[in-house]
Amino acid sequence: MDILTRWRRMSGRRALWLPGTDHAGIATQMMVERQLTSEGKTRQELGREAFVERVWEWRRHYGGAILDQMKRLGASVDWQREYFTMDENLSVAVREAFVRLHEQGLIYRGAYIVNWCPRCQTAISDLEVVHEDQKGHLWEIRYPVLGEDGRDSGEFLTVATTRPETMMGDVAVAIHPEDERYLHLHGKKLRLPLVGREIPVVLDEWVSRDFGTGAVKVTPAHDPNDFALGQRHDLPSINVMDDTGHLNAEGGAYAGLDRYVARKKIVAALEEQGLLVAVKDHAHAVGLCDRCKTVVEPRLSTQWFIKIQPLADKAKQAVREKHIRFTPEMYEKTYFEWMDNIHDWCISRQLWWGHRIPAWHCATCHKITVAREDPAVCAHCGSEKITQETDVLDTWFSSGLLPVSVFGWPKIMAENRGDAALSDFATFYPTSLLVTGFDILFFWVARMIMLGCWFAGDVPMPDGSPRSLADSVPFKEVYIHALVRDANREKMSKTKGNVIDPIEIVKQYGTDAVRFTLASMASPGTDIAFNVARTEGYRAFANKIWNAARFLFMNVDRAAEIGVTVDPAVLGGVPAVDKDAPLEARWIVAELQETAAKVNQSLENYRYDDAANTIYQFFWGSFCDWYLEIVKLRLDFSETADKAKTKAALTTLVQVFECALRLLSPFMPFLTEELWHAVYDGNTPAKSIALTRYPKAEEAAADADALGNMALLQSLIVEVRALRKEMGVEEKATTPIDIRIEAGLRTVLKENSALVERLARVSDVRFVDQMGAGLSNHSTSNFDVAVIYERTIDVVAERERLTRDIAKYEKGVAAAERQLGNEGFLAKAPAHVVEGLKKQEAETRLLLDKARAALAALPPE
RNA sequence: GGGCGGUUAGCUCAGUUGGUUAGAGCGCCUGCCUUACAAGCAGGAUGUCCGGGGUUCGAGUCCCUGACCGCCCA
Repeated sequence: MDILTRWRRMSGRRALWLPGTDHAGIATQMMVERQLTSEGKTRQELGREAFVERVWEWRRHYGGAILDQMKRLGASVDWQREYFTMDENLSVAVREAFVRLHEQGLIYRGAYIVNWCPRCQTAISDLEVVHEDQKGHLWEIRYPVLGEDGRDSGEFLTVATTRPETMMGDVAVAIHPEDERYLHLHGKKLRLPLVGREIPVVLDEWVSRDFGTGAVKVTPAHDPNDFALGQRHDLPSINVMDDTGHLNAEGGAYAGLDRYVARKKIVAALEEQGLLVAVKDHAHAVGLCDRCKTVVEPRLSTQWFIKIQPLADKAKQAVREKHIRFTPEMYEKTYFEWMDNIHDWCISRQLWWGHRIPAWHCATCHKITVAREDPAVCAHCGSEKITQETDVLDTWFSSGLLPVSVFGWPKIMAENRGDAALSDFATFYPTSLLVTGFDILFFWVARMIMLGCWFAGDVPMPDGSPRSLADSVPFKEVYIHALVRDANREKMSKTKGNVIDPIEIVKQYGTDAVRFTLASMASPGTDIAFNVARTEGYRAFANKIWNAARFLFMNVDRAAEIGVTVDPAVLGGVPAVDKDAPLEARWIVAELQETAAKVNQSLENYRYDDAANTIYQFFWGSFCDWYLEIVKLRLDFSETADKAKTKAALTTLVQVFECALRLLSPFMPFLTEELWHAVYDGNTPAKSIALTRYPKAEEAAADADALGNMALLQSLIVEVRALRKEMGVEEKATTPIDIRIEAGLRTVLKENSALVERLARVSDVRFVDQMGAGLSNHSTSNFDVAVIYERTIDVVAERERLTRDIAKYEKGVAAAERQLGNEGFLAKAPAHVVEGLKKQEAETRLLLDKARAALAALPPE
């Protein structure tokens, strides 16, 4: 995210980055409650007001932790726009949104089955329930069938259940309408064991005949499916549990017992009465509270809901019509999958920390008043006996509004155009990009899209025209980034103790190395297995750049001594050199151009890994390993030096380095900042490197000649180095080389022989027409080269190498021949592919011939 | 149960609309304290592209199928 922001900002865009944060209702309340528990207090003792004050205190203390981490990582966030979902202005937005949805008939209140966390003592949404496969049991229980006379007929219907403790709330037993086994029982009554209540046998398609016994007990107050079934058959609901997961008065003899204790006792009682037929092992998914991992109790309770379908339809349309694009694209499927199966959103939470629902209950007429301003009387009967709803809103309701609320909604609705708040909205909405993790795709992203499209649509465009859906979306693109895992790909968790504290790693390796690690591993669609070995490597990279800078500054100082300086005015752009400049200058400038082009392209496509690797390759591979070594030749500070040439070389060196620093800056802001200031010796053209222009490639600067000629020299140098190694030439010794090369390429070599001599430790480059017999030589398609050295060749090793090469070339030639002999290939493959292959085949054949000849020429052992 | 990914060098991963003999970093082996850098320099080795079948002149890439791993949803 920060890399993108810095890059866009440097590329001349007006860049605003707002980090997404919220007040984390359940989690925060849980932390503070935990604190209270350790003090031997409860929130109930404290009272709502004091408790909320306590949470604010906690928030002041710990709330900034993540933002502090971001600062430490060098995040270039707009800190002036820091917000908090519980702040006044954002709370106004939350309230406005609630009231509007209520006015539009999209918020309703009612008794439905919700996910209830007995520990948090609040309802939670479907999304806040995590499922875990657990080994449980399937209990088969006999329910006595009653005869016409209302007495036990002696027959039984055996039901299967995973939750015997809820049987106190059973109101029926359901069977499949085509299940021959039980059909004769339809219309009869059963006697609920332990309770004695008479319950009917009902038919319902939903019942699965294969599951358990095919007969299922119906407990509408404690199971969503049963609840739906109960509605279809007009059955009552009997809630048998209280807020804390203990059986209530409906539990009869088991009242007051925890649900699991009750389960044991009930099973024992059934067994005693001979009603327990079997206990089978059964693996099933158990719903846990996402926050505290307590088993969720599906429970009938009165809650506030959003009728989500109209919002979802709009949100789906926005993505379908490509007003919002996902990267990686795959997540679009996930998004639709969820949106297509969406359920109404339970937005009320029985918490104290959060936005209290703006609804007032009237004690007189029992109606509800929903209002923007706190009302004094009931809107329906005028009674003063009204009290505010105690529930608060789901945290995600307020964070889902962020894209509109941070830019001034709903205030902008009431004010005139041209006002500051409106211009914020006008300038930044829709935002260009949301960067986030897939784990909150539904929680947050989907809800921002739904709420954003819904509410922004009512805000006119700056020119007063109505806003289209394309302009209502909260962001145009969603980039789903990788999740950082530990080195073993395990998700980090405090319980596992494998959490990597970014600050610790930063302390050890430096912010820049950590940033670069994350960037280089961030290929879309894959999680990052964070491995410090990698970070270690990038610390070395930072160090490498540091040392290159030292070299550069050292030379700048030495140049100054003889009166050669670099004019700072030539810095700040993308360097260019004359056609008659030395080869390495033309080459490094061309390389830099290519690098800039590729980095920009990669960032455009969210390929941080490609971008990072490209810069790494340039800085280390091209700039340090080749260019710096060659430029040493040109930096002549002696009395006799051609000062103009020295100055030209020094200028290019500094120009390229300065430009490369800007290229690297979004990835390594700290190191580049410091070195950039040093390059200008304090007289920088801007306050920070972050405010300079990002290098952009210019096509005119492409220099194919320089690239080609340099590649030739590089391959020659590499071959000579390898030969020296094979022959055991001492590192420090210089040797002459014999080289056979076509006349056209000789010039390049002649002009740059100094370069070859230095980098390959060659004392003399000798051109020959025929390679000397008995000389160990290396061949490429362009030249043959031999190192002249008196030491005898290692015939065994040489034979081995040549044999290996021959095998490789033979394989290559055979493969090429096979292809070229194929008429279909020649007829159908594009010309450039055929040509390329022919050329390659010829080259390989040449190398093969050379290798065979060399092998034959080897003296016997 | 429904859906979505993945399987490429010892490790972590790239590999574009199918196109020439599959790449990078780290690690590994060998030799070097060469005046920017031993957190370095130079050289070197390394692949059943998960298995099977198909389409094609041509498959790591497309299709079918099997195995294994992971994730999401119920």
